[in-house]
Amino acid sequence: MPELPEVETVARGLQAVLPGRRILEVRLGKTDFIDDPAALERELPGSRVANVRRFGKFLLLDLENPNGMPGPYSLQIHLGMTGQVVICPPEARVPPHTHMFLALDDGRELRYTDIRRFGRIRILANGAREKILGQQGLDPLEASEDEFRMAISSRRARIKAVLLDQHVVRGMGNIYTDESLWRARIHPKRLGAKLKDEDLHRLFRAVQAVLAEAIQLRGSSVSDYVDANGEPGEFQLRHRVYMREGKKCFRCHAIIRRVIVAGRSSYFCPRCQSAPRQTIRH
DNA sequence: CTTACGGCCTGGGTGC
DNA sequence: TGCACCCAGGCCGTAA
Repeated sequence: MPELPEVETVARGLQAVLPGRRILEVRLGKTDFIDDPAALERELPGSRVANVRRFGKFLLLDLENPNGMPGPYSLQIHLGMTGQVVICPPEARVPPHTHMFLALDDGRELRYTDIRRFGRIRILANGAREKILGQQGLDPLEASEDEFRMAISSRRARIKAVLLDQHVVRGMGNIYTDESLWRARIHPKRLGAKLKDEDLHRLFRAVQAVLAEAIQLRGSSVSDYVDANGEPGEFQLRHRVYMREGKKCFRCHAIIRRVIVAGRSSYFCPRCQSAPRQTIRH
């Protein structure tokens, strides 16, 4: 499932080939996950890709079109659970559930494939773009430790929910929250506001280390994730807790458990990550 | 303001 | 072999 490291990997792959390319033609399949399909068909043909970047879990293609929309604008792609963006020759086999084709001026094609259509695509015009992006929380790889501590410690929700909230920290999903909490030895049900300074210090370091290592290994491929070249990542081989219920903790050999926190399966070591004493109110 | 939760969507796995 | 069922989870809308 695409989280920060996976989106970063896709963005780097696209950045290597897309800048300078012009979009010639747009073809769409199902459009129920596209905010304004007509806007894509209107604004994309003739536009040139200036830059590709990641913002949280968003993939942003910054575009220019002297004859179309004035000023810079972006194509925003959120991969959801099963979204894939791949550059390929037009004669390549079209996988099922491929719903957007962008014909490029080098003869290749950008394709968006999304089995579950949890992804989202829209055009962000200049004004709206800064507003939308401004609503996102801090980037865990760019934030200072002080910024991170302040963002977390002002939240009374459980730390798992806090890390998953894109308005607090942008880019973390279920895999990397569990992996980070395990590394920092923090139970997912502890409350953000109740974490001690030393907890927050370990958590900050753990988040940065986990994300950096995952980017180095080009992300985690557990279901459908592939990069812009269609290649899977390898960080799933380094998962310490995610999807390891009933297996032994790599640190202390206790049995990894799974609980539902924030509506999500949460894997943790009951010995390394001790449960909070306080009762969760309902 | 904050936090919690249901529903969206498809394929893979399970149990009978 | 087939089929009903459940689960995965990012995010949005709604409710408290």
